[in-house]
Amino acid sequence: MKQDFQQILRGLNLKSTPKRVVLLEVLDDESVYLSPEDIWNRMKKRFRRLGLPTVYRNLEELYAGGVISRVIHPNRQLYYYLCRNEEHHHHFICVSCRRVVDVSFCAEKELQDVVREGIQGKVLSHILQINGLCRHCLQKDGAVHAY
Amino acid sequence: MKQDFQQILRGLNLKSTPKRVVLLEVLDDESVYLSPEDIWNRMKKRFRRLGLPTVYRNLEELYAGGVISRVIHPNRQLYYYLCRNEEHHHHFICVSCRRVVDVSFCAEKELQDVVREGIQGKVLSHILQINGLCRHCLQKDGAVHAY
DNA sequence: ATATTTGCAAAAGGTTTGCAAGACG
DNA sequence: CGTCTTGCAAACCTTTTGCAAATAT
Repeated sequence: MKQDFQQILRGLNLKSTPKRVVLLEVLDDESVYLSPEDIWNRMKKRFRRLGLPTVYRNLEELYAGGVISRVIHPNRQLYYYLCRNEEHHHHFICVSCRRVVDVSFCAEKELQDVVREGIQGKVLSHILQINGLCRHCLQKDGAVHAY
Repeated sequence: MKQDFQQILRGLNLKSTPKRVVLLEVLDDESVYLSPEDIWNRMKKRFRRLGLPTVYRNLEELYAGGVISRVIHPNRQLYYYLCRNEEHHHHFICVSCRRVVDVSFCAEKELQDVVREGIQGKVLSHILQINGLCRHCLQKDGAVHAY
């Protein structure tokens, strides 16, 4: 496992430092999106000195390398998540517990058609995100902050 | 037209001030998403004194009232747009000129199915945004910054 | 040995807040 | 008139940057 992370890092031409490995371990331990500060707090339990900029820099590099994905919350914060799924997919996000579930459904073909025919433009990317309540949070009673 | 805006404002229990009306006029004049600062600059041509916080406060109120929509750009900035379309729809956004085109295609039913059957959760909302190049920008030659 | 990575402090940049003065109904 | 709105200045908060010291290969 730590082995895997080292290989991932080398594959991106990044040196395998303890901080980077632990960052990936922290993300691997969670199935919810984490903010950079969440990640920093979890990592600080394992390092006496750790700067928040280090977390940001590494998140950016891993994101650029396609190892992790991120979403922008309406509150303008970025949240990061470790991709376990190699294929193109989208996300269901529980607005209560922030749990993420990969969704393989994708309307890419239809979108291409709409844009080619109606707009006569070109699709570069698309965002599809489902916000809702997961099974677990549906069972707990109501109080969910508005989204 | 100005009449309309005054009615809209009253409908939201907001007083009809010149600043608010002009804010709506500015949005009505554009078919691209505008940043709060874009809006501020356009509005400043018509008022000697105008604070940026006023623009933010009014955008927030109009957004909360459902009169305008907004998107979060990958650069983390918020952009605002005047909804002319009452029905549920999504957006095609040209990443070069920021032009917005309403897209009526929606995979809502499929998403509901996926979530009900696979995740056993509940859909509260969904985001579908197509990023691409509009016909006009496709014709201009290449230099489009990466998205 | 050398290039990369990190910590720290400070800056940046967009957005929000507090409050007194002003405008709407 | 009382309440809502605005301007200004300052605060906020997340993210970025500069640079010297530390670390990986």
